[in-house]
Amino acid sequence: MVTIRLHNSATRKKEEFIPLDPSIVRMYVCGPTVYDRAHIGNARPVIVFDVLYRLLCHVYGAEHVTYVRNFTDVDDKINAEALRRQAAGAPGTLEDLIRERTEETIRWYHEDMDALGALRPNVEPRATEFIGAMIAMIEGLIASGHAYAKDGHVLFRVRSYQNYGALSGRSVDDMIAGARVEVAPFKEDPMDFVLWKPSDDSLPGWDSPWGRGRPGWHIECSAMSYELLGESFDIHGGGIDLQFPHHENEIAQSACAHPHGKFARYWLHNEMLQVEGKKMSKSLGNFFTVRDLLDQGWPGEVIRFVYLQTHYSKPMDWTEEKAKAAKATLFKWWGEVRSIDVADGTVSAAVTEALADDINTAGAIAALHALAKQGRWADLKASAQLLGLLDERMGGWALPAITGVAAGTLEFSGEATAAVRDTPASILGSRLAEFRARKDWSSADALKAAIIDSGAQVHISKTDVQIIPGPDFDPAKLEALL
RNA sequence: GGCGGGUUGGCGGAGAGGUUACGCAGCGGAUUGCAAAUCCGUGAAGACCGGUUCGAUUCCGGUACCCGCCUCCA
Repeated sequence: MVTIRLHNSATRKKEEFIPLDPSIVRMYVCGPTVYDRAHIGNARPVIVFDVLYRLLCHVYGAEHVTYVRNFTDVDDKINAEALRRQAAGAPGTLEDLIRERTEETIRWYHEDMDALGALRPNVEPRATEFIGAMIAMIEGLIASGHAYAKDGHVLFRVRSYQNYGALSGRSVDDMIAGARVEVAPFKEDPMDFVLWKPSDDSLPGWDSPWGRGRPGWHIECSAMSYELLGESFDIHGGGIDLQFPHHENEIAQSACAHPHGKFARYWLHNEMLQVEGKKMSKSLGNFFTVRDLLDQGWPGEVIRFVYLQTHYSKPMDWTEEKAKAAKATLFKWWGEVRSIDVADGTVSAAVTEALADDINTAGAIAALHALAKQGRWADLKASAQLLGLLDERMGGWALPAITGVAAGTLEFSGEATAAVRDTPASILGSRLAEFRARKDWSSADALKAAIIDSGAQVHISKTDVQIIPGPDFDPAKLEALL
């Protein structure tokens, strides 16, 4: 069996991955707050942990892996959006509007992440479905002295958990010294964080022992991972920005609520994404959603490839230049593997080993290049699919450009069949061949340049002329030359 | 201010204490009327300053710069 090694944020070391129970490998990843379209930064953990999920399935068997990723559908940003819609005259109760908004956003999220080739997790729990579990956990924390109720709030007593700060390498005292936060009057200690907060009539709320209210942000992941994966599970993933305070608080809650459990054993954090070398932000005008990129014509597979070129532990820069290069590479590979049956190939050990070495996707891609260089197309296809690439379900973008020009072969010197003789490519190819035969070089060059301008490649050999669409082929431009 | 991460050739981007990463671009050659196609080959690196070592881009320390978190944020 392949040995998987993962960099564990909790120990700051690369460790051999040994599941608690190899018959059920369990992974939890923090999912989105569903208030708006996912931006391209949100896509990074999705893609990173999708590759890890695929690797785990490959190694342990898909039926032996449980991957949970939550939807946070209780949040003030969601409430704010619903209130905005209500104020704008949208019909229905606030609850209806919230439900509408979260349903819509989840649908978008699925569409967009599907387009990036991310497999759906086995379970996608919604926070609102686990309110009871959260309340039960909070009650337990109060009973054991790790939490206290005050003014309709329930707070976690950070000082009651000795290891607080271990994950993110902080000490409570240092944080207080450097804190820039105003301390709420209901807190015993400035670092205490909210488990439950009161809701007024204008906000969604649930009945609880502390009055009508709603959960704090961190408790949902502790409650849902416990309900779905148990008090000890294998991998917990998310963006590095969640390391503190979110994951730190999750650990504190879970460790105190289930003192016999280990909670998550391997913590993985992906680094952030930048755009053209700068932090993505609305004010810089470099803020994109995944949908924006898809609508701009970037195939999901190309976006995915760009992400996989950078190791998850390093900051990744989204640039158009990278996307262009990725598109060209994939297009080239598609041209070779399109008609190949993936069942004829085997996943290259070099690819598996790269992925098993802390999800080294860039290394895996290098191994794919090696397969391509050796012309091992079936192996390339099989190996690439472990990365979620060169899969027919994503490859549509590379196909229409070819089939849109000619349904069959694009070669036409010698004996073109009637079926291909009349395609734009064959007509133009024949014309070019004629110019060449006549040694009318200026006409030939002009035609060739025009064909190339349409995004096609012109292959001239001794025996024939071929016009082959390239990654940016525009059929309309080619047809305009007729 | 506190904590964490990064800095590799023209660009992107890995691994490994000592032997070619890889891709794109470039350059040279083959082929070609020509080449943007195809094939073959090839130069080029590791922020800066110290230390450890027979030997460091790879380990350790410091400096500079960049990024993130500490406040909703993947």
